[in-house]
Amino acid sequence: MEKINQKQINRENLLNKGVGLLMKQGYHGTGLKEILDAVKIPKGSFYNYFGSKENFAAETIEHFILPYITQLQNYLAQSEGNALGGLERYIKESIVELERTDFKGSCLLGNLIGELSDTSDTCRIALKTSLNRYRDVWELGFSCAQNEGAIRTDKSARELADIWVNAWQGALLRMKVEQSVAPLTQCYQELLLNFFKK
Amino acid sequence: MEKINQKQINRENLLNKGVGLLMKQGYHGTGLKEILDAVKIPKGSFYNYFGSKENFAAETIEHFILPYITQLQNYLAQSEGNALGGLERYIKESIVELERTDFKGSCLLGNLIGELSDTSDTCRIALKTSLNRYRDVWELGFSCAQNEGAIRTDKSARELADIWVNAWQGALLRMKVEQSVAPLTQCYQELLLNFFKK
DNA sequence: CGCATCAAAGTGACCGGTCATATAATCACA
DNA sequence: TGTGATTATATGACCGGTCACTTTGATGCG
Repeated sequence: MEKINQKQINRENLLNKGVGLLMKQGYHGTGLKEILDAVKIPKGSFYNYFGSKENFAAETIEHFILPYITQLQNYLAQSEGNALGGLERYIKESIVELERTDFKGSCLLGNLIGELSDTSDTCRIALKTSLNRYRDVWELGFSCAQNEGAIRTDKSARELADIWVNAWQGALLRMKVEQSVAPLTQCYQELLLNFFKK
Repeated sequence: MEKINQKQINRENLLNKGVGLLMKQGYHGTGLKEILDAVKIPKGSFYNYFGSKENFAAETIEHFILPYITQLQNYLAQSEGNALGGLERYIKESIVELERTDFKGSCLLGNLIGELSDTSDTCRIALKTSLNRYRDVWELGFSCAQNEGAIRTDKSARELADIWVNAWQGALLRMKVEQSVAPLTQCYQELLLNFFKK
């Protein structure tokens, strides 16, 4: 029982470190040794836990998105009756955080899609399901905002969520290249506060 | 004189092969040997031409974007008096082509930004300038479309171009993950044919 | 003792990059 | 123009290091 818990802790530590390193250095740019050394776990154990680097990356991808989903849900829950306000606060907080961390990392999904989706179907599926799960939360938020009369209803909440999530990913890439939050604030203002408004 | 030409040809061949391989496999996922063998150029020559893999990638990035710029310019030139129509035809043609090639590759810029902009300033700058050059052509197109009364004028052509280029990059990522052109057609219809319209 | 789990110590392959040597181009001078 | 000296370019064998992954003996528990 103790061992099982330790194993879970080791797995969790590896996944957390993997999120950080894969996000900054990419998949092929990050060696297993770097992750292993940082968490002080022997290489043999890694293969007991995950089987392959590719599987590990896929698990890391799904592990990465969870806190973002729960945080967005929290912002929505705390904005009872004003979903749009909750979304806005979530976005603004994200922008502040991205600026604070010097535009490094940002989103593991966006960073890995370009590198892996042509060569690893395992990772592509993980990226797809993670992105869809995240989109679903936005869809819920937009749906509430529609019911509250805050945003347009001639497009489905699903459509709005897809447009938003995709455009935001593009803005994140541009942010990294420009080392500036301008693309993010532009995306926020033009889409959410303008195009999506009733 | 003959030799100088050969050197230029070798460089060009390496860059062309580099575009294809880096786009599909990423930077760290592509070894120099793979590129060198494909073009049958000895490793020593490579370092005479480019100095380092990182410099090569930066040159490849700038080499990649040139044909896209000239093609977009051509579409605009062939649509005298109807810039928006030219842009629409360019987009539709791009979508057809992306579907034809099974969503592989797509855009070297978008694919490499996530992998390299945190770790290679050289490549980040190359990505930034290439993206800006591409954006400039869109800005010109939107500016014409504004003068022709086809799209809204309450936002500058530069703003529209930035929004468009960023959103399109995001849609390309989503396309790769979903293996579908749906994100592209959605981006096209919702932004260009709706939000940007007068 | 039997058995499943684990990790230390490799495994060959491949990485980006270098360097001594071979070849070619240029120059000096008659 | 012919010829030997000098410089510039081209090359591929080779480098230390790292890669993802495997093997195998140790370990712990029922």
